[in-house]
Amino acid sequence: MRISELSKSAGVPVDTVKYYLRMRLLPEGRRTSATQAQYEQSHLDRLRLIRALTGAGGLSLATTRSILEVLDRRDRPTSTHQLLEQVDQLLAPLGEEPEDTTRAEAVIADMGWDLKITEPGPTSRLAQALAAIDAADFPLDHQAVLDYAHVMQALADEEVASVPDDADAALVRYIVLGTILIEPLLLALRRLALINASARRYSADT
Amino acid sequence: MRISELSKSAGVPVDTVKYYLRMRLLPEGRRTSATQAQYEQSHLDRLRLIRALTGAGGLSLATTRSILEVLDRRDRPTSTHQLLEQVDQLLAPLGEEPEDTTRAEAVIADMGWDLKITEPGPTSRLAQALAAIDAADFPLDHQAVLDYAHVMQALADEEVASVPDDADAALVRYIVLGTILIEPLLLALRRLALINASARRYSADT
DNA sequence: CAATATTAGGGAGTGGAACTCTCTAATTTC
DNA sequence: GAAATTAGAGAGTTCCACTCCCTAATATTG
Repeated sequence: MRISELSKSAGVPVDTVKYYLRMRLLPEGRRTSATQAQYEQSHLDRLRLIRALTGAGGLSLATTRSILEVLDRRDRPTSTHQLLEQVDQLLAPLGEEPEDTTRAEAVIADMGWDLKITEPGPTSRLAQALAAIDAADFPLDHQAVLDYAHVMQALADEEVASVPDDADAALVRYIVLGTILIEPLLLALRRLALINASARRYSADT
Repeated sequence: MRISELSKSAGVPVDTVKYYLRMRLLPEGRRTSATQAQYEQSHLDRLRLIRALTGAGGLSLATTRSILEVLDRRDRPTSTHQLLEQVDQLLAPLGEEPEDTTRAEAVIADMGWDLKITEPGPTSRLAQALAAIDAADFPLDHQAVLDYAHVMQALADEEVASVPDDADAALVRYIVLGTILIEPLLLALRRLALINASARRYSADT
């Protein structure tokens, strides 16, 4: 297909598509002449993926490109675990000051998590979340954090268990996108569940 | 305290504090002369809260201001439920096109959620998350979404149950901040839990 | 009291992100 | 043969969150 069709199918302006091409988010089309190129279904899929990651996923174009590169890599990572850590590092918001991670580490220790981690990203994200809760003077004790952690652990266990066994490109895709795109889903569901729960309590009150 | 102390205590540049004052995110200090004002502990608390919401919370300054206004309102909302919906609306990413919400509504119906909702925000957020998963061609069937929803429901039930009963300003604060600041915590924990779960599976594999 | 530092207030400038516009030369399509 | 489309690339735009800079007034320090 030509660029205008690609644009129309994905609902993305032609200029934006060209911009993505320039930014190397989209691979070039197959040139048919000096001013013409052909785009395939794969381009459309990629374009939709870019919009999903930058839209609901909330990623920047730069981060999106890194993620796409991971998806495109021909050499498979040695383990799911390694891949996850890598993705997490890419998604880490390159923190300013190396904040205090003692509380985050305490949570990890109390959960008995053996992360075999080399990168600071995941732990520092937790530290930042805890620091924000603290700075806002929101009352949340250690036990409450552990309660949340247990819920997430149960969820993660199921998610990892549900990952298919055949370690091919589809697996990498599954893990990377599952990490990123499930997040907005979880948050949206939590918001609705909160509203529902409070509606019930409200009705009970009246 | 003077502005420089406020700035130092919160770790925020003086110019930024002034900017927040101009943007009406921070209330003015008590003027002592034409070029001097006194700031209280309440200003420091507010400043820390702003940084928590814009930092880990990921809110824009505009959204942050709206949230602060909700916290400052003197008239209490008639219900927790109403407050949550209001907050959710503020946090909604003013969607472009009114996307297809049939799937989102199906999820809500299957969960038996009776939301008594007037604003589209919460539902449309879910619709967007589902649309992104779809656009990325990520395999996630209806049942899987419901599984996630059940987990979030259990979580939300506990959260709502843990909300103190006395409906005063502290309650509003608790609910609003709990909605926003727990989100990054949950995501951070999920990432760690995923890494841990996959590390265990990896060890088991080898 | 004199020198130095700080501040309120506000205009203007900055830097990054993600486009969006415009132009040219070369095709395609009608 | 006229009108439309395109690749490629520079430049301009919009928004955001600061950051810089300036003045006149005040506070602090030696």
